[in-house]
Amino acid sequence: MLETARGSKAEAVYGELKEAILSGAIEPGGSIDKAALCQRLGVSRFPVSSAISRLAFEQLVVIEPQHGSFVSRISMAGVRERIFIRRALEGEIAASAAQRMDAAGREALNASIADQQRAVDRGDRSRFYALDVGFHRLLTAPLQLVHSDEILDGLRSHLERVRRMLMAPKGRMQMTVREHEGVVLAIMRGDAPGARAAMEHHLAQMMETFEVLAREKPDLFSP
Amino acid sequence: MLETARGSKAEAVYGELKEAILSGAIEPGGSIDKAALCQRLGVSRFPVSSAISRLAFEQLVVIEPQHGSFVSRISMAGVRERIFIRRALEGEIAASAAQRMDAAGREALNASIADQQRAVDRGDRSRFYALDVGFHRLLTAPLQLVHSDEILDGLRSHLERVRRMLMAPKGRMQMTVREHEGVVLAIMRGDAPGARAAMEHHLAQMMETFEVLAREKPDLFSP
DNA sequence: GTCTAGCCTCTAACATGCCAGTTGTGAAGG
DNA sequence: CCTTCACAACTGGCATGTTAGAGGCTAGAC
Repeated sequence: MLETARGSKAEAVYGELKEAILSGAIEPGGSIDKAALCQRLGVSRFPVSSAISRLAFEQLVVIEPQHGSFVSRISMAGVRERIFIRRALEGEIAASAAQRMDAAGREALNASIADQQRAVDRGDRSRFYALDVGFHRLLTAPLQLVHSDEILDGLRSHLERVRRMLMAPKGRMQMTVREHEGVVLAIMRGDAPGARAAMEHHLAQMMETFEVLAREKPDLFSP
Repeated sequence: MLETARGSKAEAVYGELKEAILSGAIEPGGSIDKAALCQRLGVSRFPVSSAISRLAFEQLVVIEPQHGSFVSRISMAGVRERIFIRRALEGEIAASAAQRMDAAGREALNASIADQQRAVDRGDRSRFYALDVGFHRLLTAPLQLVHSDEILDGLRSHLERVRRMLMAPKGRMQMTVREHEGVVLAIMRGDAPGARAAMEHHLAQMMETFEVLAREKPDLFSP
């Protein structure tokens, strides 16, 4: 049971549930009604339990045996630590990229920045979010860092919840593009320490945004 | 189904299987006989499947649908990347520790170094391995970095397999203590860049050991 | 002798039924 | 009216039966 196989029912349920959690459709602390899910998706409890188990492993869900399964609450300490990890890891990645990025990779980075600017100009939030994730992935791809991507994706799952929930202010998008641009410029001139610093600055700014917004809506977090 | 609950059968099977994989009792590429496991542990297929699913999530196992479950092969590229990630993360942790480690933490670090030296003097390998992992954990604990520990544990799972399989040469233990000592000394004098450099040196040395040993036994790895 | 096609076996995926533990509720007693 | 205890309902953990698909083996044809 339990499978990572594409197309399996367990996989489908997993995707469905994860999106529901990340989008806030099920609020933190909310319980997950297995029976309802089974009926809605027309599957047995097996794939549902399997999916929930994986989400518990990712800590997006907390299972209380013989009681229930609940969407985990957001802890600001957890958010801070995940940003800390991202800063360490993506800082190193940016530095490596500055030393080893090839011509095709550099071109892709420039193209992404241009795309991001267009999305901001059009005010297309969802497009911008996709480009944002894609930008960070453009840094790891040419370096063949597959595991780093997996780890970063796991971290982003949790941060994404905060981002969507708090709905970052509009001006933040434009700032983000500038910060990304700073990283790219440093990579272009082969400036490894500069690229690291730019990436760390970017993530520090993101954390600052989270802190501000968390202060505005303190009730959404666990102590 | 599927649980992370302590004491559950699924958890027991998970631990059993993981140890078997890390110790090399089941060699990379070897198949996992579910039926035999069920019988040996006296449980049904459910907890076994659950455990295998989790191991597949950690990439210690590869599931081929409708065919079988196999222990994943070791890729040297994967090992290099995991060391890369550890270097980025543990370097940052060492630097933070140099700035924020309290008196109790410093004392524990010194005690650990002394213990490590004793283990080396006695030639007690398993004790030394335990202290090695414990040492790295001593750095994260006072900084309240729980998620970092989880990530690092996941990385170590894969590296551990290489380490045990290739059985690091004896002199390496003494070198490791010296490298750990270098990290501690930098932390003691509050030298963040020095602590980072010492940690990066430590992990670079570890990687070098792996590379040398991998050249001696190339057949254990996937391309 | 080799290549191919079809069957046979083995595996994971899934459905379902049962069990045990936790919780909330309501009745009984103070 | 408050406290306490027992019961009932609901949850996840587990066992087991069924299904569908992948692979290997064998037999037959060339």
